[in-house]
Amino acid sequence: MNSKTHNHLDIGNILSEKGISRTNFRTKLVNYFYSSNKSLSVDDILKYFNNSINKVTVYRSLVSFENNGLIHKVPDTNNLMRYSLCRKEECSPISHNHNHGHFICYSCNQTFCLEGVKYPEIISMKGFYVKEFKLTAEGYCKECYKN
Amino acid sequence: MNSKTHNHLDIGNILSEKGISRTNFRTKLVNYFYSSNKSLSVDDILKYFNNSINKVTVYRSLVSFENNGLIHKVPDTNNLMRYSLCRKEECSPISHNHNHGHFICYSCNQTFCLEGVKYPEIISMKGFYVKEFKLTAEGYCKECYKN
DNA sequence: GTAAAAAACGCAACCAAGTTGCATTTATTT
DNA sequence: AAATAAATGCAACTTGGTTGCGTTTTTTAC
Repeated sequence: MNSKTHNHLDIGNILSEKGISRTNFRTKLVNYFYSSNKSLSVDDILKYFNNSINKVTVYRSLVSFENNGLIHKVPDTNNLMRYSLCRKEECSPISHNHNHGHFICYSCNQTFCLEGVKYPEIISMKGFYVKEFKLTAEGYCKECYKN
Repeated sequence: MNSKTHNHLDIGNILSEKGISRTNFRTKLVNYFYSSNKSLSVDDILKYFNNSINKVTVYRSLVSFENNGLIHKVPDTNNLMRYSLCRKEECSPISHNHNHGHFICYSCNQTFCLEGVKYPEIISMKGFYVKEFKLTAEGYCKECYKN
């Protein structure tokens, strides 16, 4: 099994491994992230759970997931926050490494990480001391552009 | 006089030239944009006018300025909107051309256009059909980093 | 210059996204 | 199993922004 696929048993352990409380809801939520394999908004999550879960709980779970290196924020077109699974190589409970750009497809709404585009190579040479960085491109991905 | 500097009389005419109603407030607002020479948030504007102007008026003025090619939106990393003057060569009432990045300084709050960083050279080769492009970096500019 | 038409303004009320405090329930630790 | 720690739900709140509508100001047309 590689670093990006997890079977059912495996996912159950992720929370414990990352030091996140293994509650009913959080287990289902991490499963949702792994099964959908795209970036999720709070709204996506509330709908998925048929509003049976309180939004406060959702927000706090996302914060916890983020702080423990499980997910990271991904901007979307409407200044709304979305969250994506971290890739194992990039993130840990101690540090995130998401200073790359994102591409959001208007049609399928998926978010793609532009791994090759990192800020240091873009801006550092210009004499700015960069603390935060956000690059978002929007349009149509290969698949959707075809159709 | 070049395309980037405007004297007092000149600024007064900008609104009429662009087809924007020349009200008391809008005249002062466009002057504020030219005199401060940085990106402004709605909050900046309200404070500048000591909350003597209604926020609804501010929002509607900004929409009007944007629609008439006078200013354009500059996102910051907190999903808050800022607005910057357009450069004469780039924008018209009909079309905006702001597909370059921006750098916002935490200290002096100025916005720098990263002219050399345009989206085609960054992303086009990756097979995405890009319609919108936003790059924002925040940190400290050369001047402020020194101090 | 004045009247009619159009646009801007201010107010109040609203909306959506996200946050906070606190009491209760559920996990985790020992 | 008890003590401790963390997660949950509720209500209330905050921030950024929008809408409808009646009044005022600006622009247009004569």
